[in-house]
Amino acid sequence: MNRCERVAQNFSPSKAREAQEVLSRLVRRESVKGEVLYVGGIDVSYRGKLGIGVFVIMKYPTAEPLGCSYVAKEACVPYVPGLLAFREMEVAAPLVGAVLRSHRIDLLFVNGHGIAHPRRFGLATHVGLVFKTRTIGVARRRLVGTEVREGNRILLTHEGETVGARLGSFYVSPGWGVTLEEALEYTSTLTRKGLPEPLRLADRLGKALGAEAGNGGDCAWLMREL
DNA sequence: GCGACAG
DNA sequence: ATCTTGTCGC
Repeated sequence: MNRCERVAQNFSPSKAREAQEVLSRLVRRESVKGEVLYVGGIDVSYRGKLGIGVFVIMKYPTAEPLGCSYVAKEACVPYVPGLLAFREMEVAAPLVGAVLRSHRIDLLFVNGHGIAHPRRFGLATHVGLVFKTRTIGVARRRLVGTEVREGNRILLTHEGETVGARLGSFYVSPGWGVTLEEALEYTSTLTRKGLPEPLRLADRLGKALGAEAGNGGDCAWLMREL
């Protein structure tokens, strides 16, 4: 049995859920103040067992692309609904940590739910708490909750709590340090077509990089071609 | 037991 | 998410 198989064997969904319940009490729901000039977008795509994490940096609110870096490594933790963060963090955490240490990022868009999660601790919230950075969760599909129309918007309600909202073809939920209102404002401002720009670009770059098979590094060169 | 189920 | 051929529609 190789290292990756051992990691998979060791992964305990029940313990991971317990961890989420403990950590979710530490999440900052109130808004963190501070001007937003630089935003990031993080996305992980897969090619077989290889996970490709991409981090893009953009100017806010123009969505001008400023930088890109990526990592590629075997994804060992299996995907379990509600535990996506444990799978993606294995690939993306080192990348996010490295970029946040060397660049100013005021707000980070994450491909996955924030508090719109069974234990209010989706991927975006997990990333925000670990790195103490404002995050917004954006997901194409719903994990929990029911849609409730309220005026001109569609809210996502779960167990009596408003945990997010639908914006066009995707769902938005607060990750860490932002309110739902702020999340919707920042997200709609950066949305041109489909997903918000930081995630749309990270998504396309990940797929393009998948055909390259590099180990990681700077991808600004490729970014300039898309 | 059955259906739902981010990426 | 990814695998994966042909096929339906604008």
